[in-house]
Amino acid sequence: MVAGVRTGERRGEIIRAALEVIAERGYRGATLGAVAERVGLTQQGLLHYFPSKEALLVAVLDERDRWDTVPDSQWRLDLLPTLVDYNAMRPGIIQTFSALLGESVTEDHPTRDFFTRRYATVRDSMAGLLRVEYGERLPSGLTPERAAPLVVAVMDGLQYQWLLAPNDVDMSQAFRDLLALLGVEARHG
Amino acid sequence: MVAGVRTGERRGEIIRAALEVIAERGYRGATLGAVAERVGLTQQGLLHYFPSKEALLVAVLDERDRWDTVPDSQWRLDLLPTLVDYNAMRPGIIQTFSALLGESVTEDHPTRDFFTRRYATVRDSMAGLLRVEYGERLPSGLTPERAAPLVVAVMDGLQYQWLLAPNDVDMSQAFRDLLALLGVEARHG
DNA sequence: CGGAACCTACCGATCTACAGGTAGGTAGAG
DNA sequence: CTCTACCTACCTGTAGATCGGTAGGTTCCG
Repeated sequence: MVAGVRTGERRGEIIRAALEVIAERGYRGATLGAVAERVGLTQQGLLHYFPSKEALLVAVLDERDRWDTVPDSQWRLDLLPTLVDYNAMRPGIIQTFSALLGESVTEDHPTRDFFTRRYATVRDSMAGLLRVEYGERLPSGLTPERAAPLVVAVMDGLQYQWLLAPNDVDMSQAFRDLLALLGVEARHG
Repeated sequence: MVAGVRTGERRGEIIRAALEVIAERGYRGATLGAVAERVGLTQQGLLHYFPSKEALLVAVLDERDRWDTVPDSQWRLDLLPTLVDYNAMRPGIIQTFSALLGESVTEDHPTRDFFTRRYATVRDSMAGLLRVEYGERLPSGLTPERAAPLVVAVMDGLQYQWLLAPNDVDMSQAFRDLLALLGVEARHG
């Protein structure tokens, strides 16, 4: 099955195109035709690779999961601002997931479970990260469990403000401000 | 024009219904038929009151604007946690605007301008509020301008986490934690 | 080597559904 | 008689999905 390689590449292209289209239109607003066009296929051709729109979405989410599932052991607190800066250079990615997050709170949305699980684990690893570094109390006095949702909330909330007004909002600075408030100083390298 | 009164009431009902439907499906996912059904009309009956779907959306946003545009002079910092608590009791409203916010970052979305303006003014009044109370430096050392986006971000970010997992996230506590970090103590009544 | 059997990668035509919007009407209040 | 408040009927567009191809391999057998 030599064709398998090519198939994989093609699927990859399609997933990347889908990411773009979802960034521009959200999931509900994205059409298979638009995704197909971007990779030079017809809608039906695309459905050869993914049997349904939802299957394509799942593939997109899986890809993301693989991408940013870094083993906890490799994470370090002082890398967080770097992550924010890194994201700021890829508005497409942020926009895709901000759009999907917004949609995910609506009924029966296929991404709802994904985000619910995702946030649960993200809060957990964040709390774990903080605990490893500081123990039961951060310098600010908060427990890791109570700081974690704040850190996550700030990242998400800033993204929306930044997407709407990139020139008015300095994500990077604001995020480092929060870390400073928590007493979690980023020793920048 | 006595009928004007009834018309106004009807419009109000429709707007409330639209708010619900948007909460459940987002704007793109919401259909005029679903809104109409909720108030016992046909889709065309609804179009008698609002000439288009977008006109209805605008009405929803206007309503919201009127609702929570409180003169700055009446705002007080220690009311913020109350606002958060109050919102927590009305998941529908939060969900409507979280869904719309998510969609608003997509291309050509009719709510984009609304949210862009809204965040600009919200950040401004927040900064103003903090300045009135604390001057150029909050107890934590941050300037009002740098604290404002953080406060706003936390409110929004928490809402998403809370909508996805109401039992795992204590919006109210987390928000007060942030205020405490800023050195903005809420003197609760 | 020749060829039947089968697979991959598509495309065209078409079905179904539903959504937004229009046109034109009717019923009741004043 | 007119205005408001609707409704029925309908048009148009679009989106996801299915069906049935076709063109180009690959496999395996005799």
